Amino acid sequence: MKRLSSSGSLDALISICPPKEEKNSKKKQIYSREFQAMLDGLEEEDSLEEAGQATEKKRRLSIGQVKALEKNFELENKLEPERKVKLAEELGLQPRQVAIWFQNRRSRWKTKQLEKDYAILKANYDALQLDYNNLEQEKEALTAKLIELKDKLKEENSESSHSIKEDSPNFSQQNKEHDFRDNDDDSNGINKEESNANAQLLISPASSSFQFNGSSSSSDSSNHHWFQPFDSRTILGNMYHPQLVKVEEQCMFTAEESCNFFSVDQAPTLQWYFPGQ
DNA sequence: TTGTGTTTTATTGCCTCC
DNA sequence: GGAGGCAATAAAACACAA
Repeated sequence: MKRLSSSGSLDALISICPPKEEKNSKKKQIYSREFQAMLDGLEEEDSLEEAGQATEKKRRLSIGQVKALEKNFELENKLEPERKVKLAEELGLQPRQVAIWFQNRRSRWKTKQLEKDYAILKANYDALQLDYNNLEQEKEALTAKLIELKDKLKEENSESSHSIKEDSPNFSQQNKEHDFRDNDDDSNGINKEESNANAQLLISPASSSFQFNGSSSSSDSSNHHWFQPFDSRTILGNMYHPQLVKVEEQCMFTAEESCNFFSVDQAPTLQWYFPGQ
């Protein structure tokens, strides 16, 4: 026993003796089991006589006592001296037992709390990991698409510069007009193509990450305007894919035009197409 | 019944606060 | 320096499979 407090000195003294005797009796187990049991029995009788009371074997608290202690612990997990004495009297325990119970209870509570905190941290970590993986996939897909489109633009530029040399100086304008007539009776044909081209550029096979972290794309819109149409890219991909092939074939944007197209202050959100969103 | 793992009660030593 | 808290640990009590 480390200290004898003024309030608990007696019960502390009482609780000192039995454990030490138990320890000694364990160390003395050099005889046969039966003989040892007999010796232990004699020792117990001796200590009974010495103490003049029932042996203080380690006993579990009753359900009622534990319930009352739990209730008090919920109210306040630390124990003022007056409360300790009062509680001990109410439950028929030594104040020291109450103090020990609170100490052990605090320890258990702390362990549980650590486990909870760990579970929360792990869940957050896993979510972040998933998010990161999705973004990585997204990035790879976009990079591949970008390379593909750059190559296509190069090809088309070289082809058009070839034909400009061969044909009349008005070829480009005439050709564009011809395309518009062929493509569509709709007077908004070019707008549609722009939308489609826009959608095609931004379509990605990995589509889940923005739902997961949707704010990232919109909050960064001042820096990355071209990200915004992603919100609906999956559906766009399904709906417009056949036409997009056509757009790719007929796309006559130069590199500069493409850059201008993507650097508008506010990119189209395509909400006109998804009224519910 | 017994071996083994878990929970609960209690002790010990160290530390901080007043 | 005493009182009380905490971490580490011991040991008894308990649960449970084999």
